[in-house]
Formats: sequence, structure tokens, C-alpha cells
Amino acid sequence: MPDYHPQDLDRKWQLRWAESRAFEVSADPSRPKFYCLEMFAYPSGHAHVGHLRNYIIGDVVARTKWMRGYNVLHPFGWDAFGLPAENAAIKSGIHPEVSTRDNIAHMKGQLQRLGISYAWERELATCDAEYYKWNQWLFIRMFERGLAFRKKSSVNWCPVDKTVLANEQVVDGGCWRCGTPVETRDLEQWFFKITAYADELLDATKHLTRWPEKVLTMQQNWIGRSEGAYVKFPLDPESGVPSAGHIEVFTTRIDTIFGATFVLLGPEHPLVAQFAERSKDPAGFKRQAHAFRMQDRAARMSGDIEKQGFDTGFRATNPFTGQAVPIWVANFVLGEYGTGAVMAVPAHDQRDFEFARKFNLPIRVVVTPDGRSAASDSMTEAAPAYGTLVDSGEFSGLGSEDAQKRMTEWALGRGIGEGTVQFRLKDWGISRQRYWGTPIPMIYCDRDGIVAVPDDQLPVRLPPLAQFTGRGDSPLAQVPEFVNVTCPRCGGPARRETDTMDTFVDSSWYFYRFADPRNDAKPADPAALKYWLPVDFYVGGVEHAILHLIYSRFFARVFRDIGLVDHSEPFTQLLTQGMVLKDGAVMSKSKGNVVDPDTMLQKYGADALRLYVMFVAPPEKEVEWSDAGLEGSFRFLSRVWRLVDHWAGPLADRSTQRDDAPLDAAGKALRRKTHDTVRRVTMDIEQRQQLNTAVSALMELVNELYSFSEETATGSPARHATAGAASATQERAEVVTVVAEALDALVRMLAPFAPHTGEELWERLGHRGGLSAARWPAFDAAVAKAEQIVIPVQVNGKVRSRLTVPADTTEAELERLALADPPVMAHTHGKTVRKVVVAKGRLVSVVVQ
RNA sequence: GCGAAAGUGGCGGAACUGGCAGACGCGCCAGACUUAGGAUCUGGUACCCGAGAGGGUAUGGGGGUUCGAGUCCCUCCUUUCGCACCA
Repeated sequence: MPDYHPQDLDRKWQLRWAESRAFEVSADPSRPKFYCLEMFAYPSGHAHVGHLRNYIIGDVVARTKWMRGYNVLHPFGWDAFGLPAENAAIKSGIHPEVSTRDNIAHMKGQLQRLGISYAWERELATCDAEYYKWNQWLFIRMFERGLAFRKKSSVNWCPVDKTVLANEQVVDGGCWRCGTPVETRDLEQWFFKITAYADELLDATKHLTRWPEKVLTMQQNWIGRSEGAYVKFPLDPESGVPSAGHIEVFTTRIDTIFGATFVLLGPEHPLVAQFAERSKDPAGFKRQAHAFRMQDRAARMSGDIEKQGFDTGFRATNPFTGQAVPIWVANFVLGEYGTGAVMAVPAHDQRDFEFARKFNLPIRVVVTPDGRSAASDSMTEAAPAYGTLVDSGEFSGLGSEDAQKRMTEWALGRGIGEGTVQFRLKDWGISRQRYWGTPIPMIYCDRDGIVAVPDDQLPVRLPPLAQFTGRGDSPLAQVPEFVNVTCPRCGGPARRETDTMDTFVDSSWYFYRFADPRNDAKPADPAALKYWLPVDFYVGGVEHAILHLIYSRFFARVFRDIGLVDHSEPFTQLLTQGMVLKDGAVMSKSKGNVVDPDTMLQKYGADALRLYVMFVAPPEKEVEWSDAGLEGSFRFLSRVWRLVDHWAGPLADRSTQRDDAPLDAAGKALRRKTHDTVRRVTMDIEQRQQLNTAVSALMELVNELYSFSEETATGSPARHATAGAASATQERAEVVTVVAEALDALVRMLAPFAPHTGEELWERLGHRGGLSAARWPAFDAAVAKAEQIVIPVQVNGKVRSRLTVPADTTEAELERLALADPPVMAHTHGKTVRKVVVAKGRLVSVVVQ
């Protein structure tokens, strides 16, 4: 057998897998399915080893599941729309479609050279019209159900480039391209009504038992449910307010309402404009309010901003106390949360406290720990804790929680308030004034208003674009043939929507499309969806913990409500893999610390790279790249190679193998190690996803096989003593038997990590049909268990001796043996044995004195 | 500020429900085989005392529960991540 040349094996087996279409699957209800998915890739150009970790983890699981007898769906695709390609086009003039296709081709080659077991026939790219057609179809279904709607909202606006900026494109409060301070503008945008599912998305997190706790907490915080009440504060006509009416506030602390000594409006609040007109100095009023609004996004990026505010001069009435309270405008009140107005309770809210002290507004203490009235003079900070109500009229003496219930009822009875639930989660704005995305399939007609493009006219294709300037509004508005259409309803002249969809729409349902990616009548056939979905195992970076994973959970519910699927959660198990660092930093082109996988593949082959990345740390952890570690993995594979080489001769003739052959001690020990390794590796991969310890278990088995080879006088595999080994073991059927069992198991368990080497060695061990025909090794729990075990004996908590005993030794017998053991007696001599604790099969603990 | 996770040899990391801390690998040291080896194999490698047998100390610091704690509880420190004026 030739020396280990992994590069040749890579080529050989990758070609074979492609020719035999080894990983293509079809739905087969007679077999259990397993849908293994790694987050699809943004085709940025070249993948570095950090990107690849994700795919290797998925591949180890997928390949193991194949061998475990599952019908495994393991597809891959490209999240191909997006800003970087368009920005590159603005710089270089190369059309995003061209650069994207180039990048896809390159990255696909990288994944194939790594030997990832993808069903390439199902490959998709979101920039294919055959894919984004269904974005549009889904958008229209959502529009019909009121889940897609238009709304005016505040966006970041660069006055120089005349374009909307995503939050990520605002750098230190300025435009990322020209540095101009960003303004806030109100624009009509398309939204998805994700808030309709806020409660459900939150509640269901408790059923996601196979998701990382961390991701669930992040989602829970993001959704941010808080229970409270709306309360109406009537405007005080005596203060000269422009109209009758009220200010509605949202509060989670209605129990403190007797301490509400003023009301705060956010600068966006509709009443602010009305008050401005009626104020003594309308221009000054507007100027201040405007200043707050400009402050908002820009200032928040750069850290804390000082609490500022001004008195409107108008008043409202606290409906509980009946007292008039001044109305102020404050920069820290958010327009988009609650009602955009708050009742200020300076005694019990830190922000209100600071505000009151700064502007000398009254502070009333209405909740105390002991139920006794207190003055506010000596307070240095707010007292937000729950307690007993004081100076709160008929509610005085109640505990905070009790009071919240009673006061909400009281308000409801008088029609001035009601209990409510608020979410931090906002509706999802999906309009982008960009070219490289899915056109929103809507038409504006002067007569018929907003009209959806009829299904039979889908897809609305992205037109070619002559120039990428990066200036002005939506680039699609520059293409008259695209914009000017006839209204599908009345046939009159109409305009197309020129915004495109957020690319997160594309990635929110691609896992459904994989079930049936060429369907041209539906997003996917319901029967295929029913068989393959939900995804059993999903791998990706934590950076998607919130956006992508919440949007996908939202889309799953939309699919459900449209009747396409009958589940609610798309991903049963989620694994968030850690990043690969180099020199302590995330790999990135700009930092120049990128490790190029192709260089590594040329040097060590795909298997060593895969094995190293799996072995270096548990999948969720961050790892520091090490060339030396990679070499270690290469050495290990060479070691396995030589081991198989060493035994290939004796094992060639399997007829000498006899399962009933009597085993000597060494044989038994090897057999036990083999079975125990199968047990450990199976559990590590399938249940714990602890792939690093699975690899170390395999290394232990290899070490054991090397020792065994020495002991059985067949010589060391290190020295290629092939001929000698063959004759020496010819008549030793039991040796052949246990070694064959060990190597067969070893090679099959190694295969998910190192598939090329695995296939080659499996063949060399005399098996036909390749690993796709091989089954995962089984283990016998009785064999895996040791006959003789070592029991440590502690005296006063310190290990003083070790007993080697049969595994089934009784507790009484263990106690007797321990106390009679000379090293133990040396420590118990002359002392009183107070207590003996026997943990069966584990340890004996003796307490003396 | 709020929330979450994590602190174990020179390094990456093991230790399943409390039960021999440091598996496995990297690095390092010694030996073997070699013309040579940066190939390969074998042995060693937490720290301190001791020639040795052996003894002592160790899982961020301090305290607690327990026959027994890396693991459970309290407290403090550090690091990383997420949300950050959410009323």
C-alpha cells in the first residue's frame, strides 16, 4: 500500500461521489428522515477556514445519520442578494449578478474540495428568478391577509446621497459613505406584521428544548413583553390646550400613579405639533422638538445623551388625584414604544427622578417598604422597588402587585384606562431603496390604489441596470420600462413599486424550498414539506440568534396559516458554532489574518483539515487557529493509515475470522475498548454534539491498537512489517477476529470526520459498496463494560489505595476489602473508623478519628 | 445599568447524574531506529518537598453544604457576548 497521500484520495472519492450521485435523496415515507442544514452562505468571494467550520459540523452529523440508516436531506444554497455586491458594483462597475455568480462558483468549488456531502441537485440561489418569484408570491399572500402593509415610519436619511440608510450603514451618526450627519425622515414603507405573532413567538420559546439557552434568552429579550396599563390623562382646558382630549400613556407601574407629577411626550408625539402652534413661541418650540428628533438616532450611537426637555406650558389632569400636572417634551421618551407618552413618577423611576431634579419638578413618594409616608427631600435616587402604597387615596396600604390589579380595574370601570401588553418587538420594515434584491410585486394605480401583481404575472423580474451610481432613490425608479405598467385591475396607466425586499426575507424560508426546489407551481409541495420538515439539526453562527432566527420562526407560522405546513417551529435543534480566530481576532481580509483553506488542502488534504477543526474544541466554542494542531491531525490520519496497512494482509482473508474464537486477556481488552469507543463516539455525535471528544475517543482506540500490535508480537505498524505480520498471525484466528472488529468499527466512525480516508480504508479492509452501503457499528453494552475495575479508597477524603476487583463486587465485600488493605490500614491504624461510605462501582470512602 | 455565559497545566481542551482532576492533542524533555532527520516508534511531562518510597498543595479569590466539590449554595473579582433611556 502506498504512503498516505490525502490529496489523491480527495480527488478520487469526490469524483466517485459525484458520479454515483451519492448524496442525492428523494422522499421515502418508509424510511425515517433526517434534515440536516447549515445556514446557507452569502457568496462574498472566498471562504476562509472560519466559514468552513459550520459546514464540517453539519457534515459530520449528516454522514453519521446516513450510516445510522436515516434518509438524510443535506442541501446547500446561496443567500445571493444584498448590499455588498451592489456596493462593489458602484465602485467597480461590475454587475452584481456577474460578481455573485463568480463568487458562488468559487465557493462551491471550495466546499466540494472539502468533501461536504451536499445534495447539489437541490442547490438554489436567492437571486434566481425561480426562487424570488416565491418571495413575491408569499408577499402577496401576506398582503391579502393584512400581514404585509404600508406605513409611514422614521428612517435614516442621508441628505447628500439622497438615500435611505440601514442602521448598519450609519457610522457614528454619519453616512458611511460621505460622513454627512444622518437625518430622520418619515417615509412610506412596507412592513410585515410580525407583532401579530409576538405572544406566540415568545411563548413557544419554552418548547424549543434543543436550542441553546443563550439564543432563547436573546429572543425573549428582543421580543420584550411587558404587562402594564394604558391610562388617559385628560387635557386641562384651563391651560389653553388646542382641543379637548387626552394624553394616553403606557405604564407598567400604575401602582405609582399618585406620584405622577408631570407628563412627558416624546418629540414625535402628534400633540407636540399641535401644542407648538398654540404656544407663545411656535418657532422656538418647533426648533427644540426638531433638535430632539435629530438627536435621537445619531446621539444614541455615540453613547449616553443628557436628559433634556422643555415645558409645553400646557397641563393635563392626573385622573387618580384629579390634580393638574404640567406637560413636558423630553428627548428620552421614545416615539415608537408604548404610546410615545409617559406619566413621570420621579420618586420611583430613575429617569424621571433625574429629570425632576434638573427642572425642579415636584417629587411625591407613594410606595414605601414599610407603608409609612416619606418625604422626598433627602432622596438621592429613585426608589423603584415594590412595596406598600402610601398617600394614594383609597389604595393606600395595598401592596404594589395587588394595587396594580385594583387600580387597573378602577380605571377600566371609569373608562380611563385598561390593562395591556406591550412588546419591544416592532413590525419588520422590509422596503429597501436598493437594486440587488427581490422587487416588491406591487402596483400603484391612481384609480385602484395599491394593487398586487397577479400570480400569473410572477415573477416580477429585476431589470438590467445600466449604471450603478449609489445616488438618488431606488435604482429601479431609473428604469422607465420597469416602472410604467398598466393597472392589472383597470388597465389604466400605473406605476410599479421600485423598492426591493430586505434580504432577510429571502433567508426566512429557504429551508422549505429545499424540500422541493424546482417546483414551479408552489414554494414547495406540501407532501414534500410534510416528509422533510421541520429541520432536525440546524447549524450556524450566533450572529443570527435574533434576526434570521426570529424571522424564520415568523415565516414558519405564516406558512402554517397559509396552509403549507402543519408545524410552527422550523428548527428542532439548533447549534450555534463558535468562530475561528487567528492571533486572537476574527479572521477578516482587512485584518490580513485569513487562513486560506486551499493552501491547507494542498498541504494536508481535506480530511486533516476537517478532523482538526472538529477536534480542537467543542463546536460552540471559539477556537484559535493553529498550524501545529492541523499537523497533529494529519499525523493521526497517517497513523491510522499505517495501522490498516499493517493489518491489511492478515485481514485480507476474512475466512479465518471466527466470532466464537476464545480470547486471551489482551484480546478481551481490545474488544472491550472497541465496544466502549463505539458507545462513546455514538453518544458524543448524536446526543451531545461533542465532536471533539468523539475524535479523542477514536485516538484512544488507535493508541490501543498500536499497543496490541506490539504485544501480539506482530511488530509495530510503524515499520511497515507487512510480510512478517501476515505469517505470524495466520493461525491466530482470535487475533484476526478482534482486530478486524476494531478496525472495521474505527474506520466507519472515522469516516464522518475524514470521509476520503475512510472510504479508502474501508475498501482496503476488503469491503465493497463504499461507505454509503456501510452501517454504523453497533456496540454490546455487556462487552463494553469492564470485568475488572479499579476502586479508589479514600481515608478522610484522600486517596490512599486502589483495589482491583471484579465489576460485580458487592458493597459489603468492598468495605471489607478496603479495611483490610495494607495501605489503608496504615492510615487507619490506631484510630477509630467512624463511617464507611461505599459508592458501588466507583469508590470507597473511610472516615476515621 | 440590565440580562446571559464562562474562568481547570506552557497551550487547545477532558472529567456523563457530586466520586481517582488534567482524557485526547499541541509543545517540550529523554531514548530507540537512522548517513541524517524537521519522518517514525517508546517513555516522561500540574506545582512544591524528597535520592527514593512517599508526602503536601492545586480547577479565578473568600466562605458554606457533604464522607467526598471543577461540579451544588452564598459572596467578591475578571473576561466574553447580547440589550442598552422600553416608561
